[in-house]
Amino acid sequence: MLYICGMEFKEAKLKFIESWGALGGQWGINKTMAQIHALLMVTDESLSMEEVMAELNISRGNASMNLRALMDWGIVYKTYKSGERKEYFVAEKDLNELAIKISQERSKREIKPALKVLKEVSSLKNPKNKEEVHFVKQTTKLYKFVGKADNVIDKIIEYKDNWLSQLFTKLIK
Amino acid sequence: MLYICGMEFKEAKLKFIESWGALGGQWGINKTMAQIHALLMVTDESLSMEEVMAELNISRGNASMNLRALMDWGIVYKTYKSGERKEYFVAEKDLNELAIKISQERSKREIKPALKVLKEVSSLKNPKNKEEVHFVKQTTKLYKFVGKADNVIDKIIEYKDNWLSQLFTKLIK
DNA sequence: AATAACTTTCATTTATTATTGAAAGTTCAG
DNA sequence: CTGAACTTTCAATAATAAATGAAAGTTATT
Repeated sequence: MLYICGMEFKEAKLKFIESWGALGGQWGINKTMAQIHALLMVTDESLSMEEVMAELNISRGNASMNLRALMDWGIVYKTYKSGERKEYFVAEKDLNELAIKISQERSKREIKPALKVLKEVSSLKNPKNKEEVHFVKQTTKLYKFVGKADNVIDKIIEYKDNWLSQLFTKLIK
Repeated sequence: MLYICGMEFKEAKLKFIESWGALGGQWGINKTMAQIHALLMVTDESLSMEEVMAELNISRGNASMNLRALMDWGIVYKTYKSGERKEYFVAEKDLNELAIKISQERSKREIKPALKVLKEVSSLKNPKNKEEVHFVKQTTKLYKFVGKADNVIDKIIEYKDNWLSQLFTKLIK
């Protein structure tokens, strides 16, 4: 009985990690990175690199690089245990915070550069025929649309970063 | 002078197509698919497969498969010119419509299956220690969070699909 | 029913991206 | 300063995903 329960938990955990990894792949996030994140999300304790390697059957280099990437994204943190040299890792577990961090990073890395290009190409001067007029019109629309969407992200971040509203957020929780 | 202007347009168009393609890659959409879409977005006329192949320097098979994929996503349509056998393609150019279609497809293909997994794994019965309790707690939170986000998409679609609100949308435009 | 004008399929090839692991780098205790 | 404990880097390799193109499939016309 106990044995069966144990298996069920391990199965569930594995299933979650694998699905989350697959989902990551479909969203342009490296599979291992998503899996490490998934593992840390459902693990109460912080994990060492060794433990991550063992749980996911990955190499030291892979673990190191993807943990670094997750920290660059600001969704995984290092912790230390007193008297130990080893580094331990924990995931951001607040989902609102997680969503904001991810949006923020994607905005910075992908949307902002795309906006720059859209601005550039849409500012083509003196369109000289129907084809060029349509190009300018369409890229301008796109620039405005993407800009508006991105602005929403900025506004949310701004709101969150404001101490007063943070207090407010805490109060209404 | 005219020559230089022409170059500038071609450059801008190429730049747009390449950037859009790169962006697609980062969001888990095949580069060519994003490029074809970009090309059709900024082209006023509908294009034949031959024309798409020539503009993007891609093979017939590649063009065929990605045009099909874009049609499956509902963001590119076939049109016919009278007296011609050939198929021509146009992109959905309304950006609200485009955003909705993309959200809808991603929800159907990725979020809904992820929800199914989350529901399954979070329903682990009789968690027997701190570790298992945390797993259930965390996956349940995730299930609710993702579910809520997905629901927003559904609501928007529902709203759009309603003929009355469509009329309303048109009236306020 | 034969042909011409197209489009789709899919086994093979090519390009891209992720992973490994051993060597180099870092940090700290003694 | 040295060495042990640990992490990072990166050239080589493996795994995955995308692209090709020729053959098969489809459809309209005569």
